[in-house]
Amino acid sequence: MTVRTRFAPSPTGFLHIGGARTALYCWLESRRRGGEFILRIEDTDRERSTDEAVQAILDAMHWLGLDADEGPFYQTQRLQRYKEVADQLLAAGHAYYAYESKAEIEAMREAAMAAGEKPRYNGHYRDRNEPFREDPNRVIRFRNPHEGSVVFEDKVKGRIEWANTELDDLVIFRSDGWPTYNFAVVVDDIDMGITEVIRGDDHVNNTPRQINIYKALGAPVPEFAHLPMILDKEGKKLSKRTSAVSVMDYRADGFLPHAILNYLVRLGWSHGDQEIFSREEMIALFDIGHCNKAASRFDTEKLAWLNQHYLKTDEPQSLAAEFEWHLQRAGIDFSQGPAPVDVIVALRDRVHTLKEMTERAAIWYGPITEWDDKAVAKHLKNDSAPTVLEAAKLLLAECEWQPGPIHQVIEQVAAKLELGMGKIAQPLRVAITGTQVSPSIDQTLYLAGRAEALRRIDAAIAMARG
RNA sequence: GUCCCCAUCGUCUAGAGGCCUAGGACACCACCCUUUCACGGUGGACACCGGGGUUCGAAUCCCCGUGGGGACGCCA
Repeated sequence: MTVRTRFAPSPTGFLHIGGARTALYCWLESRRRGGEFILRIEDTDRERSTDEAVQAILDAMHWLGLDADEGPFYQTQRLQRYKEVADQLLAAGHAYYAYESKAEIEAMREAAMAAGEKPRYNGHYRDRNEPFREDPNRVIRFRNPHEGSVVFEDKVKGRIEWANTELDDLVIFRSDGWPTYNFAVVVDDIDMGITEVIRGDDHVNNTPRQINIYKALGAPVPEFAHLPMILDKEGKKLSKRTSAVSVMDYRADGFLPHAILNYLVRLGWSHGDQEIFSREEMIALFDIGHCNKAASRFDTEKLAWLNQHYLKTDEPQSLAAEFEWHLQRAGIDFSQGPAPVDVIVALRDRVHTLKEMTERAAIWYGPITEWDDKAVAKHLKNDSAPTVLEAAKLLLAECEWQPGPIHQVIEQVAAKLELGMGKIAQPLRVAITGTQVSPSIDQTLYLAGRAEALRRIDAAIAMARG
């Protein structure tokens, strides 16, 4: 049988990092086993679902490169089917109409709590055979078995057993005429032939209820794998308050999609000591059965390290499009000035993110906006600086404008003036960048372009003398 | 409150009873390299939650405790 997995987000917000990991694991598991990956939008909550959220999720999935073989399917387009299956359950006596108001349910819950019990539906209409009637409170409830227990072998958690006495008769159709999650998800997973349900472990206690519905429907029960949560740095639930949670926020912060994927694949899963995984390696090696059971914390520092790793090792050309996205976003016009690829080469092992790279790149795409006082005082306002700059200017006006020849010029100046490289490079660095930090001086000059470099050196000579 | 799950360096993790004086990676510290900042290299510090068993032998198996998380919705 072909393996079929699905990612089924509800469009009530952006794709967050935990969802991205779930999607990745579903995608990987299907890819490795030559199966199919399905995308389904669970939008039965008409109050909170939005089209913008749907689009945001689709965009993020695309940016990450997690392509679906089928879908996106929308639950809102399947209402007829849910009704059909609910009727089937009703007819078979596996479901019944109930007419309590929300207030009554609430009171029931409080009473149970007060008695030290689990807040549950008391089954008032369960055996009443109440017929269908128009009523604003009418819902359909699933008749959950009272005896025995539900046992399932979770692929990450192991064997889980749940006594049926712990379960109550859950609502499967709301009074607003829409199915509830626990029902729609089962109908969909059956109809779509899902063989592996991979999701967050906040769903474990829904699983026994869902298995009972599968059984009532006479459908084969799929395999389940519940992934532990991702916590924030403090070990708390990830929230917008404390950290970036949206995948697209990570894009804005300058992270690469495959760095995020690599980070996520190692968060809860491992393959010996290996840290770096190409897309192909992930697909070949990933195994949902070898995931960690415990929750893990999101560590931005390690993500940053991976991001830099890919910045350093990827083909610069392959990074250009994403870098240009950042330049554009920062309002930097790169139609003039150095080729973005050259900037990438100069900066890639000095930064952790493309955002940082963008900030540092600004100096080659526009005038120096800020002079570092200390840098000026130390490297421009000294005895040798004017001489050094004059000498360099002369040779730079003539040499071939490439990093190699520029480097030779610097060495010539150092030899002629009998000064150390530091005495030559630093004044030039301040002249070109206004700071004492930049890539190697030949790169820094090269990227500025000859005309602009000479202009900035002139300005620096004036400052040095003034 | 009730039910379910989890527990190795600060963090991600290796570990399937002897291979463990517990390995790797991030972060941290020191040194080397060096025209700045980085990159890189070398080295260092750092962990089996506690208590009982089982066993010749336990980080690994069992029980209890503690701690953490999840759920208990006409949300998903």
